[in-house]
Amino acid sequence: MPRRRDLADQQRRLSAATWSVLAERGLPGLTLRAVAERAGCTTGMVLHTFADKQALLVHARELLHRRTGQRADAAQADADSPRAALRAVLWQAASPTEEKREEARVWVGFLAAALADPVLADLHRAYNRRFLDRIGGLVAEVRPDWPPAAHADTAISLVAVVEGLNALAAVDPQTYSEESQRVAIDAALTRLSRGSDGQS
Amino acid sequence: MPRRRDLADQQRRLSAATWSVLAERGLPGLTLRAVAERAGCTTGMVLHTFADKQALLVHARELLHRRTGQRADAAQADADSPRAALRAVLWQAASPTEEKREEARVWVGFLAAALADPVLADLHRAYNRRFLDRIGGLVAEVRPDWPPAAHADTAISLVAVVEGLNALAAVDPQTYSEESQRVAIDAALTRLSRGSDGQS
DNA sequence: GCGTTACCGTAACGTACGCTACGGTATGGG
DNA sequence: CCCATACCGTAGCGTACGTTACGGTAACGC
Repeated sequence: MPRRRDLADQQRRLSAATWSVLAERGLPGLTLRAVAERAGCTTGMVLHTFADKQALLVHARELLHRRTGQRADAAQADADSPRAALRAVLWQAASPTEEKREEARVWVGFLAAALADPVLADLHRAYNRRFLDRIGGLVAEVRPDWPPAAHADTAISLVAVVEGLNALAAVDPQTYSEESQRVAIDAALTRLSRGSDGQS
Repeated sequence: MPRRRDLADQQRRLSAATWSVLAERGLPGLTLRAVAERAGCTTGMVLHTFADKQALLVHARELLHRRTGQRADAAQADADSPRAALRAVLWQAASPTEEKREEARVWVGFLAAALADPVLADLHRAYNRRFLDRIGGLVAEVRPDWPPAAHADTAISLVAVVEGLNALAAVDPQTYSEESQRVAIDAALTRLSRGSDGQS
């Protein structure tokens, strides 16, 4: 048996390359040739690792989700109160640093791709709903006195703020600066601090 | 002098076609051939009306801004109080109906295109900052007691919520339903109702 | 060390893109 | 009524895409 390869490692390398190209050249610049060049191999190897371009995209999308999910797990675990956990998870999901802004550009790219690709759209919905559930669960921990519907509504508000900041900061990091994002997230969280019933 | 044409009308038609294709097939499906087919003409006519594809995109982008701007003007004018005006402007900028959701898909498409095209990026920033200024001005009318920095910060929060809802509803209109968007926007506005100093 | 075989680089295929050049066509002025 | 000309449809250019087929190559069992 000759020449065995580490398939998982190749997939990881190529996903990283996909990511890098997507962040740098945008969706139209994401070609198999560009990915191969970035990964230091040829298109032949790319298509021996993934069946076609869509499979590569799907894998890269999953990688993005895993990465943000793990960061969220870590932020959540490090916090010493539900309120701090919620704040930390939202904060790490926003895009203050350049690295996160790159992730935000990739996210926007996949969002746009999902508009025309049913498979990517399904993935996006699934991952985003999981994020919603995570936030909703944390809201429930912070305000167990609220009804479940209020938890869900608040989660939607918070996720909308965070993803809105991400999308806007991806194109205009100057206006949507780190400080602005912090203020916006904190403002969205103040609603949880008061004696509200969570319904408006 | 033979055969005069209505240039402005052609530009309008082609921008509408661009828009329609972008909403339906996404950014990768936006080709000159597709636009020409949708407009009922040929690529020759398209490139006699616009110098190149980018000029077409820029015109379509301007159209999107004008359209949303006019709707915002109307919403603002119809309201009988600053608070109602702010609410109406935010609400019309969100995407509850199918027509608005199409606009949201187009907006996401242009956002993604802006990531790779400096000209479209400049347009996006300019238009978004104008929207920010509009919202900031309305916030100032609602809470003249707040410092200007609080007006700007609040505007960023509100715009982030609205555009976040737009982006998310473009792919998952079921989760980010009309009702959910209404609740989220109202929740973001409650901050303006209380005796806050606007700083957190 | 050698044959076998999985692996992947090379090259090219077909397609579709943005764009251009040219010739037919319709329409205004005389 | 007809000529002149602005207009635009047709056809095709060059390029780059995704994908494929094949042959060379390197590594493991024996």
